[in-house]
Amino acid sequence: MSELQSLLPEGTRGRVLRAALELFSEYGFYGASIRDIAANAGIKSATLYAHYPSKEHILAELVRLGHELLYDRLRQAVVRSGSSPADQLRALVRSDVLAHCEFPQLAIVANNDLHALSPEQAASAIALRRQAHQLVMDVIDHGVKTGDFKVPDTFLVATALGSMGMRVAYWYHPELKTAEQVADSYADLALRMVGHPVP
Amino acid sequence: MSELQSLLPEGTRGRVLRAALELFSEYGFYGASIRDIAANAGIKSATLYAHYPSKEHILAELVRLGHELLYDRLRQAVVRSGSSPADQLRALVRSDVLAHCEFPQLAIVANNDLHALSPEQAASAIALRRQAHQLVMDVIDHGVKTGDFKVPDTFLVATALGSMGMRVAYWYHPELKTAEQVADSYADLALRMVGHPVP
DNA sequence: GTCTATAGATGGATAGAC
DNA sequence: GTCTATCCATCTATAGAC
Repeated sequence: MSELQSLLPEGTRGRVLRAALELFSEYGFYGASIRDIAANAGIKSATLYAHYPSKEHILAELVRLGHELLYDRLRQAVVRSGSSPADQLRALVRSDVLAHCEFPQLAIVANNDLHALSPEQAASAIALRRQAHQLVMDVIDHGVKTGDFKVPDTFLVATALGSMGMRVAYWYHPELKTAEQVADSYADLALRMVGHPVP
Repeated sequence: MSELQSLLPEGTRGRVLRAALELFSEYGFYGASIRDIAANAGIKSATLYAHYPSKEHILAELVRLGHELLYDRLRQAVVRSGSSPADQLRALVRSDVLAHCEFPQLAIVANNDLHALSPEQAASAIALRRQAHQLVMDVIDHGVKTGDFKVPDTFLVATALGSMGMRVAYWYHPELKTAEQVADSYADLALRMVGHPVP
């Protein structure tokens, strides 16, 4: 699978992002200082301003990366999956889980520290989040129409599935369960939640 | 239901806790300053130290309150519920959801800012969290033994249910869905997840 | 681009009067 | 218990040399 490395810019800019990602995910945006980030990236704090105009701009790029990554994965999952609602939902949940297993820090920062961004910078991330939620609801609604699913409240099921996936970033550890195990099990749970028979 | 007011100490101490709860839940522990908290409580920052020896001690009390509240609710739910596994699981999930609807700020602080506590002060909260998780797993395992439930992985189901409940604190709004609606719907989802027929 | 040095603001916490 | 005043550390960000 793709590594975090491939998502980040090369050179110092990428090292700064990685350093900030690590510290933000552990201590939060306000709990990590410019000096901490610079030290973690192997530079002095003043040098950091040759690459980013402010601490908030670093966070903004991480939040953007995280939301774009997740939404891209979900879209691809639906496109590449079969045409049956069950296949589509399974692909969605699996991709959601796997993304959170692969990039837990990115998910944590994108979710926890979104509130530290200005409304303008947070807007696009919030929009992506809403689109992802809508994508899940569309797949569920389609399954209801075809008779594959039986769901009293699509919004609540989609919200529940989003909650399950998001939290994976906080507890996932490959020695506890493999990412594939979690992805498959959560996909089974999703099918049960929409009233679809699961083997 | 019980109000937040009844959980907090009286007088200035309680006002400080409420002020800190509001600010921590919105900006996080490091994003809210002693001066912010004091102003929100209607006192000067120096006065705050007549009631708490440090900012961390305020957080510690909030985190303790949040975890004790939730675990108490879950224990009571099982005790007061019927003897069938389905009734017990339904009661657990309903209590979990309702607690997060009633005290969303407390839940957010208890979960998000736990990492800002010293290991000693975080230990009891982590222990309570584990007990709550174990309680859910015990109920599920019991249902599996009686044949009421069919669950391939108890840990993952309990984790998924915990994730669903925890996230309620972030999105719940009474004008979107009532707490009772969310509680009942999530309880139905839980029964589906454990392979139990739901009306 | 990277550094040293520092400005200017804000942070948690304390001293001492009332 | 609450206040005013303040200490001192740390914060984000900038200036200017190389």
